[in-house]
Amino acid sequence: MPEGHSVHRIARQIERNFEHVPVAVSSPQGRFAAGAAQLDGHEIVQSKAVGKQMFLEFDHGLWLRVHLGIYGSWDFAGDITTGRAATASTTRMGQTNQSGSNAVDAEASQSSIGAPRLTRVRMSEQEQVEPDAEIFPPEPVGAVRVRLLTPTAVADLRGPTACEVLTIEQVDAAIRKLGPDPLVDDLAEGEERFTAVVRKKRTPIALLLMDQSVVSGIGNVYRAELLFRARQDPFTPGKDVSEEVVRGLWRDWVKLLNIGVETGLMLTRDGLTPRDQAKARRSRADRYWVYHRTGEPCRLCGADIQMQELGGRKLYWCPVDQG
DNA sequence: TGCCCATGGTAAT
DNA sequence: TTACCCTGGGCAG
Repeated sequence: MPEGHSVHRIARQIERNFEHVPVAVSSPQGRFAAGAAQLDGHEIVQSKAVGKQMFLEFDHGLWLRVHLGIYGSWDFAGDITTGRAATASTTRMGQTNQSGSNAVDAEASQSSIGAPRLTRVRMSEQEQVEPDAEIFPPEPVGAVRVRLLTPTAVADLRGPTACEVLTIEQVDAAIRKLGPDPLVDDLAEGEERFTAVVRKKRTPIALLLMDQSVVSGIGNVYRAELLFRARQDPFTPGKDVSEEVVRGLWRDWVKLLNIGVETGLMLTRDGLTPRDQAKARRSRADRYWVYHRTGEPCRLCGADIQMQELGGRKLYWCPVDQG
């Protein structure tokens, strides 16, 4: 459910608060007990995101691979730094939060001296920061697959699709299967790889954008929005999409991913007035061009936004602007 | 309050 | 192809 931007934010959060200190690794839920025992007591030396997957390297050469899937999330609590100011609260980075507020904004508003000593951050698609009076460390809530605990910070992982211990060879193999990620790979090389693969395939461009071996990190929201922004018919086979449009899709993904990592939100409409920009941040209904807007009028031409299931996922598009 | 759906991907069948 | 992961928001009642 989190698309690429949130996984990069989570990796950075772990980098800030969990690297280079011994980490107690446990599995309160029990399902990851054996894996946790392999990592327990070691230091995290590297935290890296590639597409929608996160890889944590421990000091004895083993790695933890996590994929959040459709409803996985990380909860952070304790003395959490969210990249702008050091506070102590609970931060949850994970599920949707309708207010549209994000970790950085919330933090900025409460980071004065004397702020509550516990912060809670939930990281998934969007983020929520709240002051929290709980005793540290807080009791695990729900089915916590993995808990990372240092003397001052805790991270709880719930509901992941994938969570496993890997060797470096296995990590390399996993990353080799993934298409280019603008925040990992050289941008020019990434553009060439993406363009070459797309222009060889008969598969509809809408499916290629969701294929993590073609390009990393794009999910259902970004897919629909990127295609609208390019005014591209989603059903056109990759090989029939003009090279200019294919390169444009990559460059637009680079742009949207950077905005997403910066803001914690999937902001896909630019050129808005400051007032409309604020509205788009606040409510999902105003945020997107076509995603989740079946039957509503296109924001440009007024035509009904269409929806069709493709490859098991819902695809949204404007039949006129993308026709 | 209870039901449905969701920003995926894995693994069993 | 289907079940699973088993959460949280939206919405009907």
